[in-house]
Amino acid sequence: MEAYGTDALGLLGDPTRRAIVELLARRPRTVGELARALPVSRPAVSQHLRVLKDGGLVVDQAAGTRRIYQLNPDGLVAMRAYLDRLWDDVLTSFQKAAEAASVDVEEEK
Amino acid sequence: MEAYGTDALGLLGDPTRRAIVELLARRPRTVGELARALPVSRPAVSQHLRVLKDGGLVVDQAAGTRRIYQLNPDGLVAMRAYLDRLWDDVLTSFQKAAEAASVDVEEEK
DNA sequence: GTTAACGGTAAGTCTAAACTTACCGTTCGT
DNA sequence: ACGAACGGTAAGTTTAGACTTACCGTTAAC
Repeated sequence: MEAYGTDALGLLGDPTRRAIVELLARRPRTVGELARALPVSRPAVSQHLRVLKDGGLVVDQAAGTRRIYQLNPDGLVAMRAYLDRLWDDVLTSFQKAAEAASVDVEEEK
Repeated sequence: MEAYGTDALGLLGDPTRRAIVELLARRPRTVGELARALPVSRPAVSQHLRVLKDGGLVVDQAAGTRRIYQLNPDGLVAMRAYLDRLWDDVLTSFQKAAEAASVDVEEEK
């Protein structure tokens, strides 16, 4: 099992995928709509959507001959959780550094 | 000028870079320390560090013949801001969808 | 039942970038 | 002053993956 938020973060590495996510954040769209809004072909969009879906960042539903994609809030939550974790580590790291520095000052006296 | 948080997010697309960031989150380290903790060569680490530095995610300082790298909190803040923005869009998107749905219900009567 | 719109998938190409080895400059210790 | 440790950079290789075209199945409209 791979940590969820970490590779979801990796999904946003590609600019086109970021653009898709940003478009879907504003409102759900069909594959064709996305393709028309982007400088790449429709199959390219389909492939990105599959990756995003596998990563848990989007969900889709059939609507006649079309397929409506929208962001999966859980995916965003997972990414934020990952960043929060990093943030926590950084804070405690800084705190330890500060404590060590003050110890040094004490010893200097 | 390119949006700050967005391409910082792109930097975490690479697994090795994510590992470096996670190691630096816990405590500052030298290049050699990072390389020893990772399955890639030291030059590879150097190259990743340059990318991370250009992206504003890490800062470094000379210490004798070594070079100490640590996370730049501003970088994390920027990434979180980006995610918060997406989150905001998703929320308003859902809200609009809910409103539209309730309007539909009204019209059904 | 036929046609058109929509979208997923397969196959192949091509480029970006992650990695290696080799080399060089700098700083410290002795 | 000399050697060793540390780390940045250049050059070259190789792989991942983003993209295209071509094709096929499905649904809906008429």
